[in-house]
Formats: sequence, structure tokens, C-alpha cells
Amino acid sequence: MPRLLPKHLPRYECLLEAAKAFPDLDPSACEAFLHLLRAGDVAFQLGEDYFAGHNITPGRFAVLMLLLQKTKDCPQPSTPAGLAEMCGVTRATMTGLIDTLERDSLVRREADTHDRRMMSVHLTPKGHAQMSAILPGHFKRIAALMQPLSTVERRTLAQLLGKILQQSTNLTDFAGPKPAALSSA
Amino acid sequence: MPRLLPKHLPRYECLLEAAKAFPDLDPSACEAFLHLLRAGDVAFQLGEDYFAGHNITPGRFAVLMLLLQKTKDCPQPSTPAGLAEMCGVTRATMTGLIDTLERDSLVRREADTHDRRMMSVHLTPKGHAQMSAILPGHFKRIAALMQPLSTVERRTLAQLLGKILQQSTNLTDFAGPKPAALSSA
DNA sequence: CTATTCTAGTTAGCTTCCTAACTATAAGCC
DNA sequence: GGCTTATAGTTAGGAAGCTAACTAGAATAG
Repeated sequence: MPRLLPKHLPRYECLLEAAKAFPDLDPSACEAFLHLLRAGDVAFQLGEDYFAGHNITPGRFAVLMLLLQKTKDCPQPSTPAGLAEMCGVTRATMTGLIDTLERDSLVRREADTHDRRMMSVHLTPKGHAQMSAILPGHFKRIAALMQPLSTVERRTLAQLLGKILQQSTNLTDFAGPKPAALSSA
Repeated sequence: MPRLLPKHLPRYECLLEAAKAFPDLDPSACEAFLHLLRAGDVAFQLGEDYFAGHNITPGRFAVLMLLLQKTKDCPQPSTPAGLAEMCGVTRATMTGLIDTLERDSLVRREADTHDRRMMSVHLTPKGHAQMSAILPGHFKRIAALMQPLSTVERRTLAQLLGKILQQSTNLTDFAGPKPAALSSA
């Protein structure tokens, strides 16, 4: 399910030309932005296409990945609400993801004994095996995609993208900071 | 509709640690890849959130953008199939997009007089006005997102992403070149 | 000229996300 | 303790993309 974006990146001269009609158009910003959209889509599809061969969607992969990390790092159980938070989706969406993962026996729901509203979610042995089967190929494909970039270039890329991510949070915090987010301020 | 991705980027030390368990994991490649996924999503959402205030989806915007360019550049009419090709979606999806755009009087379908299978799609005056209302704000937001990067950094970013895009086409061409794509080879 | 094949556009049904409303349980106020 | 509020999870219905199958018209083979 690729994103609906123009597949064709305009040449820089076209952006310069368009800037005459639109004074707000910053050609260098637009060029970087459009490259980012395309490359981000390509990166996403790289994973999506690969996972599809293992009967997994990106959303299911994200959940399995989080559960895999959890089993290693922290002993505290994973709840649907916590997973939704970390994945950036609603609790309703997480319910659906866990439904299908549980149907395929990749995860298991367990009721919390202390708080009967809560559930905890665990990776089953089958789920663990599934991830062990998927991850090496996934990492190989990531390495292949990044192969033309030197280690220095990768570092540079990550830093430049990090600045954009930081700016994004600045902009959204400025535009509409959640009241809850101000609790620490 | 953000993509379902882990919102949290792992620290580099965690990638180094994970590489011990997974020999195929290249930490610098993964770091760049994960940053790219997050930043691409942020960039996409920047547009999506803004368009939503104008009752437009990214898909509809892409179609309107192509039609706007067409009116300037080439006199040849835009067909649904051509638009689908340029947007990278199926013809079926394009039918749906044009349906809603036509319902909102932003575009107009016209039957081709020579080939009665074909339609041509045109921007209406209202569609043109809509784009004139949307684009300046869109360009401003793009400029704001890229503001922390210097012109040189933007250029560097575009070049690094260009290498990734090129590599992506190399990989897919190698894996499964469409027979039709070989016609020129 | 007729029959096959190809192409443009549409329709029908699926998936994955969403929001809004609901149920059950826990926590806080009187 | 009993009432209000907040929280965890689920359910129901909607939006936007997909594939597969269909219809109508054009192109090509015989």
C-alpha cells in the first residue's frame, strides 16, 4: 500500500520556475522535502513488501518488534494501551492488530490479576520463531538499500533527518501543545 | 493517517547491542533507515494535516497538482490512466479520486471524441482557485520544516536521498524487472 | 468482414487505518 | 459506603488504498 505521491521528482529548474509564480515556494526546501517524501515511501515499502511474503503487515511487525524488545529488556508486561502509545496508533487499532496476531498464534493475551480492566500481551514461541525467521532478511535488505552510502554519509543523513524531526516537534508543540504535555513545564 | 511505525528511535548503542544477536544488522544502515522512516512520515503528515483543513486528501492533492502543471506545460489532455500512472496508483483508485473531485466540482470529466473509451480530466475554475488558496500555505509549511537546514545541507540531503532512490530502483529492477520495461533494452 | 485480443474506465469487495460510542473496572470525592 | 470521574479494552461504522472481475470500445489477425 504505497503512499499516493507523484512518482516523478521535478528538476530543480522547474522548481525555480514555479517559484516565480509562488513567492512562498523555497526551491531548496521543496527539493529536499520531495526527495524525503519519495525516499521515505521507498524505505517503507522495502519493509512492507518483504513482510508480505511472511504474511505480516508493517503494523503487525511493529507490535512483534516491540514485544521482542520487551522480552529482553524490561520485565514489566506489555499492555495493549502501552503498545498503542509506542506505535502511535489508537487503542482500537491495537485491539485489531492483537486480534489477528493472536488468531495466528503469534502473541497471547493474559488477564491481569490485580486490575481486571487490563490485559498483558506476550510473544508466543511461534511468534518468537517468526521474528527470528524474518529479521535477518529484513536487516539484509536495509543494508542493501543503504549500501551506496558510506558510513560517514549515513551518519550525516541521520543527523540531517534528526534536525527535521526536531523541527517537526517544535512546530507541532508551538501550534498545539497538548494540555497534558504541559504538566512538566 | 500516520504510518504504523515505532515512534521511538533506538539509540545507537542499542543498535550496536542488537547487532550482537543479529549478525546481519548493520548499525549505521539501520540508524539511517529508521531516521528516514520517521522523517518521511513526518513530512507526509505535514502535508496531510494541512490539506485536511481544506477538505483535501494527499491523493486528491496529487491529482490537482498534476492537473495544474498540465494546464501550464503540455496541451495534451490528462486521462485517468495517465494520472494513475504518474501518481503510482491503480486505475481503480484514480476512478475513486476523480469521482470525489468531480463531486466537489474541482475537476471535470470530458469524453474523448475520437476514442470513446477515453476520458480527459480538466481542472475547473473552482479547482484552480482551490489550489491557489492551498499552495502558498503548503509551501510555507515546507519552508518552516526545512528552516533549520542550510541551503548546503538541503542539497546534501537531497543528494543522499537521491542515492537511496537510485539504489532502490536498482534493487527492484534486479529482483523483478517488468517484461515491458525491457522493451527499450 | 468477423473473431480475437487489448485497452480505458468502472464496479465490487477486501484491508488497514481512523473516530466515536460502549462496557467493565478502578480511583477519588462527599 | 455510594456517586462521579477516569481508564482499559472492545465494538461499530467510515475513509482510502488495493486486487480482481466486468463492460465498452478499438486494434489486429484471418
